[in-house]
Amino acid sequence: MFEKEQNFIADKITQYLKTNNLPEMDVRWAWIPFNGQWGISTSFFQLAARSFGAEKGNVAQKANEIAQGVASAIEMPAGFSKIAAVNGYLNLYFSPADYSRRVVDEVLSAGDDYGKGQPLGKRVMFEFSQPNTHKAFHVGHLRSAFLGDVLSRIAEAAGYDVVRANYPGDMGLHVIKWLWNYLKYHKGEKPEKDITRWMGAMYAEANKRLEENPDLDAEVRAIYSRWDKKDPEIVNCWKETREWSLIGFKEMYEKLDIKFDRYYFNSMFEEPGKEMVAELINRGIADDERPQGGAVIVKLDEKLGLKEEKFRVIVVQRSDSTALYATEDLALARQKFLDYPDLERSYYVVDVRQSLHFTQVFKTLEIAGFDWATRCQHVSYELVNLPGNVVMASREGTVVLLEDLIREATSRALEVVREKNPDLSEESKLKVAEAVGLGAIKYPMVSRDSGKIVTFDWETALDFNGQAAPYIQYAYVRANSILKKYNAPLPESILPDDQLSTSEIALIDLIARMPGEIQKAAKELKPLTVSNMAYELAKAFNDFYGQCPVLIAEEPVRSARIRLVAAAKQAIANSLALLGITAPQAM
RNA sequence: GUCCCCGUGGCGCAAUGGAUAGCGUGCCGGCCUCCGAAGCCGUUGGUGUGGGUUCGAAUCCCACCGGGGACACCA
Repeated sequence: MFEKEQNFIADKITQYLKTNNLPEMDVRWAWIPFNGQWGISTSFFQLAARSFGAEKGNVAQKANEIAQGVASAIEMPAGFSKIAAVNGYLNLYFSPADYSRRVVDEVLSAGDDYGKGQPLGKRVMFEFSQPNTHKAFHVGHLRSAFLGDVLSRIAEAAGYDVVRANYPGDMGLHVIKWLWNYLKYHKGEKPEKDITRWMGAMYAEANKRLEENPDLDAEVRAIYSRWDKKDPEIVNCWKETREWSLIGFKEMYEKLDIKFDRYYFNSMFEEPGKEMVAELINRGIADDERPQGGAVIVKLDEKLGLKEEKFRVIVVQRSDSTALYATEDLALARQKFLDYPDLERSYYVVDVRQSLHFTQVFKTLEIAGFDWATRCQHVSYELVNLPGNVVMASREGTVVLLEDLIREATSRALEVVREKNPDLSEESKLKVAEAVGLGAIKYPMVSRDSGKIVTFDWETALDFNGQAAPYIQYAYVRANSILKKYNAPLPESILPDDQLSTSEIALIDLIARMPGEIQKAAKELKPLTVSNMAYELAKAFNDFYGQCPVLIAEEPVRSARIRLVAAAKQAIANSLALLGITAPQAM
């Protein structure tokens, strides 16, 4: 917001350094990190250290000398109130009235677009969610879904063209097992409602039967080879039952407000994958050990001439010639770039256990000479576990089903709404409960560093207080409530009193940082940056709310504060939108 | 055995290599005759260990300790 002034001062600094025979420096601005101090700063430590060359010297003292020299040598640009040298830093303090007006005006004129960056003309793809058909959808699957969704929203806001891709696992051993169980024991049955739960239960049943009687494995293998020969009964049954899962998934995505531009199916890549493997064999990249009873493999370390093991060996096709995940991933990666040749980055939002798998796949593609191979990137995240570090596994039955969590969270939220706001219509109460319940589920998944395991427990998941989505939603509702009472068009832009309170300053400061935080989140692929920002905004607003009366304030303070409330409301709404969390008008 | 990730108050988490390490929760105490108490204020308490790099380290490097994960036909 002060680019011109920043560059102006940077030029002045460069000039000063030149006339004083000091080394050049790259002026980088940062926010002054203290509460109640408002402005930007740059430090001179690096410069001071370099100015000594090989000699020793007191860097801190020198840095401060330079800062002081600069501070006294440059004149203050408009919009600032003070320039000072502090402990080796040059601090430029904003003129509060000017600055706050600038920020508030900008937010109000940009509206829903506030915080977004200019279009970059660059396209990226996020592949995420990858649910397995014929299986349950549980809380462990939520992290990829939410992470991918929020990363997509952030990248879009930062100015990228984003392709959201889903890659359902619609074929594999799990599906074959399911089909076996269905054809043998449930032929002709159809799910009435709660489709995903029914599909998951059937899968668990299949596993139980196979565990109790391992002799049945032969029947499962028979189904697999019938599938491979495209036996019409198997193929048709697969098509029909797969559709049931997909219908269930679509319902869930709709509820979670997650959209996809493109569906790639696992099953689409069996044949193309095998063709690519055949080519790899022809070109001497893959070794075909099938004649000796082995599989088709790529000895990555050997091909790269590495002495120590790093990429190891990847199996790209089974010894019985069926496709496995790696086979399909080769073809999928290629397909993405055939569909979108200008893709700058192809992200795979998949859990951390598959890190090696993806480095192997991408390396294989690189060795094969695909120039886009280095544009593929695995975005890994840690698991969602149950207390005691128990992994959620549909086979073990240690899962919390998504539909159960949603039902529980919304009914719990409904209870609270009834208690807090009995005057709302029943319909509004239900809507609020859904917004609050879903927000509460989502927030913890995107407000934690991806590298950290999330432990799911009901108590925490259903706790709506503190650093959680409902807190942010509540701040939004309060802002909205003030504006509703005000009930008139916003006042004209106004230069507020210079005596802004610290809570007003803190709030405006956070709002002003929003565009930078969004860019940072997109660059670092860190949704947590945005969820933190949303929370900080809400906190700052709640603080302001407690300290600064709005409607009963004297003019012109009243008008300035009303505009600030509107700006804060907009900023909170925009940050919630980036998280895919609904901002209710009342709650 | 090799490789990857994590270690910050009792618990759960933040912190572009930068100035005074922030929050939530829990415990205790306070605040609704001013706009919504799903809120606010106050109190308590912390960077696993040992080296190194740097003007400056929770952050980078090395070793160790503790926890989790991946390592040829699962997805």
